[in-house]
Amino acid sequence: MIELAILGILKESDLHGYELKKHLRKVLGPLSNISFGSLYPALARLEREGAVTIVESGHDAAPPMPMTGSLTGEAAAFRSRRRPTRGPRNRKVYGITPAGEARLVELMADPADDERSFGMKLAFFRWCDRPTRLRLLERRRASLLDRLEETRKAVAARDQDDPYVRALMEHDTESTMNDIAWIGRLIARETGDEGLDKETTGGHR
Amino acid sequence: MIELAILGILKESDLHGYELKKHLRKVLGPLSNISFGSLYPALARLEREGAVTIVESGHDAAPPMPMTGSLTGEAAAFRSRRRPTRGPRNRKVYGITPAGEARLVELMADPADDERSFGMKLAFFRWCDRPTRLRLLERRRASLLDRLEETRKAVAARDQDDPYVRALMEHDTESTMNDIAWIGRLIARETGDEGLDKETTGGHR
DNA sequence: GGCCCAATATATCGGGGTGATATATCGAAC
DNA sequence: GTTCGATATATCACCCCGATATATTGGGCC
Repeated sequence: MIELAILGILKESDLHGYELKKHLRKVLGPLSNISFGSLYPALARLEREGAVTIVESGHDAAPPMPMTGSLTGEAAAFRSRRRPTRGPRNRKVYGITPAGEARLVELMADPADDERSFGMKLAFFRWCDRPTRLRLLERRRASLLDRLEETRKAVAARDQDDPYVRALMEHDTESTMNDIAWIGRLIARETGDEGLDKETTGGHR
Repeated sequence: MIELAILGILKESDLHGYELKKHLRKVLGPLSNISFGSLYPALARLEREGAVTIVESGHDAAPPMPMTGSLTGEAAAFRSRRRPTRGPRNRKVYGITPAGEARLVELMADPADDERSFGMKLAFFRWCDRPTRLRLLERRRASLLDRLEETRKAVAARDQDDPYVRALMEHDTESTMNDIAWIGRLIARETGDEGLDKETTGGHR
């Protein structure tokens, strides 16, 4: 779900690919370290679909200066002719379109539940309403409970128990329980705020 | 590192693809749910490389019954002629070769460190010596410490703090610390046993 | 007995992700 | 003035996943 990440970031501000990757790294941190090999094709795909547009293209285009004289256009055209789409500082700044915003909403509702997908969706929770947030949280909790169950069954059914495999499974159980408790807290915060506008819901550590 | 998983499982016993997937699921649990779309190509690759061999092929070969009469061989040959390599119960039982065991050792030493790779290696720790185990554990700990550092910097540097992104990062920090503590315990267990052959190292909970 | 269905079993395909690599410029250090 | 690292985009081979195709065995069911 790299498209979700791109649209979520672009909804905040227009960026070009390189910046986008940096922002992504800052927001999602070690979760989902997107590579250029997937970023650029994804941007091309989204542009083809009309979810994003090139807001600003060409060489050394600065936001606070829309015009710099008649020479600029000519020079840009010349360079464009010389090197069609390649070259440095030939950056393409992308912006999200209304269609892209719709696609973002659609992608947020996607049932995918794995660590990465969930982390991404959570990072962009501010873009969706409380019912959707709760639905995603509940679904994640259900998945984690399934996982817990499965691992526990595997631990119980294990006759030949290798100590390392056992350690792995016990740690997995522990981690999953932590995750479930965390999701529980997020759900509580979400439902607890209902009807309250002031932050009197508790200091929370 | 699907090849590591395959060789690690095959080192225990000869299996065909379908069984292999089931065993893999049992040993690695929710970590690394290998799909057939990667399993069969990987088996073909390993066979080409000479890391595994087909031990037993054909139709309805059962371990406790080596012979069922002269008809069996003829019927099998006939069916073989009719459908070259496809069909049901036309299962191919794979076994690991000496070259495969060497490859397994090599793959265990691989520096890859992510959740999946590390989990797999840990699951097959019984196949390597203590120095290697310690090296892998130390490396994993170093990676987790890096991750912790990075996430903490991101949290500190964050001016515009979205509550969800913050929750994500705080939970990531917490989980990573748990993982580090766990690795620490594994290392302690590994070094604590050093010089002791009897299991007097402590009841361990 | 005959029929359907689930499980067994192998294989391929499209789509997409990753890491490596190529290309090209800018700014700064030396 | 040139080397070097960061900026910037793009492509490539390789691999993984989910879906799908195909085929048989065995068990339930009437």
